[in-house]
Amino acid sequence: MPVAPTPPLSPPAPSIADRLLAHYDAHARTLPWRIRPGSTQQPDPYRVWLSEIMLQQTTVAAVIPYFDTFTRRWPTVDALADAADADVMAAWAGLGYYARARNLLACARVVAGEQRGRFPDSEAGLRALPGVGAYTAAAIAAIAFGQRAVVVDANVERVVARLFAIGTPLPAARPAIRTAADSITPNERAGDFAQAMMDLGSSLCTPRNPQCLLCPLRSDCRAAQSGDPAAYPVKPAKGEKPRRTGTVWWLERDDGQVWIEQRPAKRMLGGMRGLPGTDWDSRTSWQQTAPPPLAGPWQALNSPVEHVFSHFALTLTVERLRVAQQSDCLPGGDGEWWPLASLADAGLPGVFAKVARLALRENA
DNA sequence: GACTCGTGGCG
DNA sequence: TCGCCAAGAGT
Repeated sequence: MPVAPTPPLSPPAPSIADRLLAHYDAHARTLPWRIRPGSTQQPDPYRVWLSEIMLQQTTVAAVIPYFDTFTRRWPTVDALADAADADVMAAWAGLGYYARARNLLACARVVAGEQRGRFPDSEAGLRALPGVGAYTAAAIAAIAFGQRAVVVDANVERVVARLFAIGTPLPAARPAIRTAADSITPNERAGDFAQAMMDLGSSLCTPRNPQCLLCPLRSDCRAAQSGDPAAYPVKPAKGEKPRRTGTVWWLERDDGQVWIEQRPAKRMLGGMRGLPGTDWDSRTSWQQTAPPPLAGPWQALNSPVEHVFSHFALTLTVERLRVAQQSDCLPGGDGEWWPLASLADAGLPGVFAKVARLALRENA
């Protein structure tokens, strides 16, 4: 029986991952925590972990100086585990979402203690650490340990929703998005693939005005073909931000020190230093909730402080009182006198730093 | 699932 | 100017 000549095999068409990785090899950003794509060098799990925690809901530009400071001051997870809580919290000040800093320390101490300084190399092991959720566990497993993991953050969510034109509104679309992301995740170079997806989402496949003409996945993208890629993913309508009000007490001593309080460990700005004040609420006034730390002729500053948090807007009235160093009265509460000259070292969260700037400006 | 939890940049 | 948004996790 004559055998028909085998037709020459055409090479398989490049997959989505192939095209994306080729684009990444040519265009990857240089970042302090990133190993050059294709390098034989192994990433340091400590630096990958630290960067991923800092990058949660936080832009690359905001993270870079903090990452540099942390890694210079605490080069290893053991060094970080040995640090004093107050030092780490103060170093985190300004970066926001302070529960991350508390969990960062708790995680470092688990790894340094129970794991002898080694991070778990499995997604499940990582997921059990404080502050490490589904996204971060997958990202570390892929980037630091080269394991195949389905890494889905807001960038990937957007890219995948567009590639597959998933029209279900978030968050109901998440299972379908995850399945679709799984279907295009390669077995090799999973870490580079994850970072390539996130780079694509932050540079070309942006929430508004995506640059489809420059996108390596344009020919695969059903949203681009639909003509309105920015319509994906479909987001739920947002409610209005409530407004809250409160009072802050700027208690200044005539030798140039201000009364700073230590906030309780949980809840908003927990574990950070702050200025004394009332609760922030729309219903109550400070007369009912909390007295000032000292009785005296408190005087309101001319302008209030406005600050917008993730889930409410705040208007703070700043009341000022100057007392003599020798004053018999001591403020109540868990706090300390802090020199105005080195107030920047106190590590105040943004809202209190704003109050301090106003109080010092109106001092002049 | 729905809330809570910061901050800075950008269109 | 101002709402939207960012490499989410914990409760």
